Amino acid sequence: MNEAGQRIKSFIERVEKMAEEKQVIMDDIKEIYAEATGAGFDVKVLREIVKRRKMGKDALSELESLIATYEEAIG
Amino acid sequence: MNEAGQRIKSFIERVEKMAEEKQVIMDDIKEIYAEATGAGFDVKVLREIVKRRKMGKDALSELESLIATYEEAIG
Amino acid sequence: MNEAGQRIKSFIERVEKMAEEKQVIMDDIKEIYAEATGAGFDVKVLREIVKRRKMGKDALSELESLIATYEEAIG
Amino acid sequence: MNEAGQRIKSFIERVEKMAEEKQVIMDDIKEIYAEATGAGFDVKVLREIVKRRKMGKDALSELESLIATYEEAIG
DNA sequence: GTGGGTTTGTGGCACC
DNA sequence: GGTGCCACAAACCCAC
Repeated sequence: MNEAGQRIKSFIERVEKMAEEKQVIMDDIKEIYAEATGAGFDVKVLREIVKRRKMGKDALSELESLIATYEEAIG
Repeated sequence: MNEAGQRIKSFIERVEKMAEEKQVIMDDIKEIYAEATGAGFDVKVLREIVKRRKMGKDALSELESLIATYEEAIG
Repeated sequence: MNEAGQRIKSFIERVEKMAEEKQVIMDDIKEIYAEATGAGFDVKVLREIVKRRKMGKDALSELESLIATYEEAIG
Repeated sequence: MNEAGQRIKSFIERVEKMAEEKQVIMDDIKEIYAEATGAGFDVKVLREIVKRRKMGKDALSELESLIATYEEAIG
């Protein structure tokens, strides 16, 4: 295999390794939510909270404000 | 904070932690592709190769699954 | 082709026809949002409004209420 | 209601109308599969067949796309 | 601004 | 009847 081929191989294998790790984490997250379900919590609500926390308070209120504006415009 | 609240908090923080790790990995992958681009390779093609290799690996379990499906259909 | 085969063929072709129509509609929706973007509106907000209207007022307030409950529990 | 409000309303109602039609089609598809089940066929297998046939059709454009990708990579 | 690809969320489905 | 799983569809994001 020539040099270029080796480099390509290297890039691909590094990506594949990362992708595997990512998959493991995704599975972990699913597992946590499964636990939460088992403990009687509502996953949909939990997801929404995580989403909102990630968005940040300012961005959230801004979005809500826009929604309110549009809804008012509609009447 | 009551007990339920603590459990909710725990679930959410665990998810958030996992999500962060995932994001790091996703960034790493992007970085690898950026390197590849810098080295003169075509990212689109590399992604396609990764995809095909994954499909190859997945094909096995897919095959198993399909066999099961058909056997079920017959039986 | 035997009778069973004909029936299977019929089922499949009916499904495929429906699937095509569905795809057309999905494309139409995308187009409408593209128009809205062109008219200077925020698609994300529009989508959120559509979603909320679909959910219905009661379900929406119930969800919000649950989210509030969880968030309060977290503190 | 001002003009902007009217336009927003129009966009949203058009989307909602499309969404309803889409839902009808999705229900129709479900119904067809329900019929097939009643006729003694295995829905899972039927879905798989539809999927494969679609893949077959898509494969053409996919192939074109891949050729383009590689040509681009070479060129 | 548009399109493609990826990721996330929802719903059906089979199994228990 | 409920629960976990899987596949489809929606949303998001980046690159062009």
